[in-house]
Amino acid sequence: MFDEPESDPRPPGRASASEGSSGPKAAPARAASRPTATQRAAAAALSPEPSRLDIRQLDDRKLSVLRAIVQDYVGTEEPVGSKALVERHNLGVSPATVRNDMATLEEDGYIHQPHTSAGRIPTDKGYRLFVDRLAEVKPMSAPERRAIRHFLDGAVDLDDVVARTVRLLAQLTRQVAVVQYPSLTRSTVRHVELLALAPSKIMLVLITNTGRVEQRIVDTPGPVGETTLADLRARLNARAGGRFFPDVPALVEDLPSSFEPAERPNVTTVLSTLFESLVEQNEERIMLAGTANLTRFGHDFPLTIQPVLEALEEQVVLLRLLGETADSGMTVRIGRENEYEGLNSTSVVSVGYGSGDESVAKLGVIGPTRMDYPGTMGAVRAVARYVGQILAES
Amino acid sequence: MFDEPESDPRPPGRASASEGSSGPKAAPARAASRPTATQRAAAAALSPEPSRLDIRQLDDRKLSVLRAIVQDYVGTEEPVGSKALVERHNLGVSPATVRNDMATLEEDGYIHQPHTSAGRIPTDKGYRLFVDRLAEVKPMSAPERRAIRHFLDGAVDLDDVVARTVRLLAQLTRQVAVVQYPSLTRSTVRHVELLALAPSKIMLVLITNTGRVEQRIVDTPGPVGETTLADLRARLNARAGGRFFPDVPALVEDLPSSFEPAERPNVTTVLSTLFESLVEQNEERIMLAGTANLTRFGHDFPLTIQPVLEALEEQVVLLRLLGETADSGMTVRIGRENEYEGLNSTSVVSVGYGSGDESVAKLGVIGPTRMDYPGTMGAVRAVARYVGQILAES
DNA sequence: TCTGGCACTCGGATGACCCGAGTGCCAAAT
DNA sequence: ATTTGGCACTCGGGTCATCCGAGTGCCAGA
Repeated sequence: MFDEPESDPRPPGRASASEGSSGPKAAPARAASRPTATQRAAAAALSPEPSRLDIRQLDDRKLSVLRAIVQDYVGTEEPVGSKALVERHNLGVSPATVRNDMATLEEDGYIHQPHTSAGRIPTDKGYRLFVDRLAEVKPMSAPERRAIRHFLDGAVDLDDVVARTVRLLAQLTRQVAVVQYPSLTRSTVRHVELLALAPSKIMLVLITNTGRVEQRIVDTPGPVGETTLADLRARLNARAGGRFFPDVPALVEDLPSSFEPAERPNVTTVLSTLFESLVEQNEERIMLAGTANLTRFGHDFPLTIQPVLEALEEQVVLLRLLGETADSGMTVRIGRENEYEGLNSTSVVSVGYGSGDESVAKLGVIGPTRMDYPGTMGAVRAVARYVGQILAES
Repeated sequence: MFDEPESDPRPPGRASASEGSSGPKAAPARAASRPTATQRAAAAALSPEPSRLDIRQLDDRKLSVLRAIVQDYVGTEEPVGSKALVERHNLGVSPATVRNDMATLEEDGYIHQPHTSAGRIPTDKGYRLFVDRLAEVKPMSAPERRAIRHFLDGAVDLDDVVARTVRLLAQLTRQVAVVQYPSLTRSTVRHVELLALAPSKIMLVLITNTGRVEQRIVDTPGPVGETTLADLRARLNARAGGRFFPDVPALVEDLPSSFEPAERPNVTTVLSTLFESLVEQNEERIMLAGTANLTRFGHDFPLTIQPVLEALEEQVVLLRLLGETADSGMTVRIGRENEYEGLNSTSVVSVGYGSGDESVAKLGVIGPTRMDYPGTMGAVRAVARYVGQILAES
């Protein structure tokens, strides 16, 4: 599958990852209110500014060569040489010229030669440049969009939505997909319920506006009367209902004092359990799919895949991974740009999604650095949008 | 490729290895294969009915040789030859003798030679014999038991229990672990709760005696009054409380008729959602860990691992897998004995666990056929017991 | 029934060899 | 100054021949 011919000799200096304006580094601060169709591959601000000096200005053709190398390599999974390049993409120059360009690109660290007499492979830095300036997010085709919609529309449940989303994303990108449940921290309280399971055992149920349900068991120091429970429930809902979860502690802090002294320890215990549930570590939930796609990773297989599988087993790692996603716009982290060492040979494409303009959680995919960035980004973006819509509808 | 002495597509044999009751060498004649209450649908699987004739009586030494082969192969992962065998295990005979025995074993299909001049490797059938008659479940050491207990004791939650269990099991066996949540079908109702989320949107929460909590959203045909809700809640709990879930439908069937005609459709809807939750497909939940251990599978790596990863992604497959576990006693399915084709090169060791003597769910591990059966079985059994205890305590 | 001896097999490791894709560089052409 | 054709060079990977030894099967003798 090769994409459109892309005869696209863009004038120097123009950023191309999107309709972005000024330069390769887009303005970082962005009014969060308009996350319209203009999401972009946000350049991860990893590249240290100082090194900018040693980057000589690459002319158009060199960039085209890099783009061609990336495209070919992603397609064939094999180092690409000058001759093949000239043939497959009709750059109007001779192989020798391309070789010169390649030499420059290699000097600047965008590509790399596995063996002296082999073709070139993009480096992380090369992919970075490709993503930032040479590629456009590839929009989903109409049938694809229809399929997405169709697939997601059947969901009955938040669990179901998340499950479907993650599977869909894995299938669409043929990579490992990760979807985070809507974070409590960014949701509002729809309802708080307290159930007496036993005299001094209470179940605390939190329901969010995004449809998420969390429950905790609370062992209270003493037995809790039915009236106390009803009372507490009523007051909790009165004060916290409709509010954002992070605001809840402040809003209900003084509740214990309004109860009989005998009941206060119980109330306090319930509340502190409630607060605990809001701590990031406890509140985040993640779903994963597509691990089988790891087998398509490459030839040097076992070595690469092992740390990745390990990473995927660690919720914490995944959470941190998604946590690094920019609040608006798509984030692409390539190879070594990933904090977690085990993922140093993978790239992560992630984006926030939400019912309105606020993002309530993140989702993304993890694949080999050698991935189809435009396609992956397109899929991730599209899925995120649809999930947002679904969430908004319910 | 015309090896495969296995002329024997016998129905995949399930066999449960019961405790140590049978010594290394046991009476060949085992009572009927009727799944009697006493565990032991077992070794019946050994006898492919018609071909029973060609199984000559294996004397003790041949069995010892087979055992030695299995042990060595599991240890070294390399075909084992006659000389090495004699050296490492002090069978008091010469290599030549062992070779003769090996020839017999191979004829009978217990072992197999990858190449003419290579050592022997156990076949599925060989492992089967080993598990059924040559191995004893290896009990956990005292420190191991302490570690298990310690690790599981910290759990606060059913989710937590399951999560810890699955991780523990994966770590202990260094394989992929699967733990099923206590099945609703085998639990009793501790509490049923109904929450009004909106006028005609109700959340149904089921809490079991095993600490499991399930919730469903119910969209009722019309708005439901608070009194109706309270009423329904009270009656549901009165009738169903303490009863086994499967009995619930019959117990509450007539409830709608006791409500105002206007409310009946709502009540019916709630009840049918309740019933739906009890259907196997919906009610079963599974947790997985240790996929990274798949990388230790073998050399012919990618090919073997891919279908396994695919299987692990399919809840349905896993459920069916665990579903095949005998109700009491440990089940070991070796290689081709597994229904699911993708797991044809793996073995599954599974067992039921429960708070009392009844098993409420299953757990197990999935690993290469070449696994340490006694150790794995020991770990699985031990973990299952402790989880049972933990469940009983809470 | 076991054992020692012996011829035989073959997988896998080693090394020589060649091929060709791909490079870097240079001098000529534009 | 840039591009191009030419050319010598590199080196990974495939092929082939060779060798080694672990392991076997078989047989005759204990």
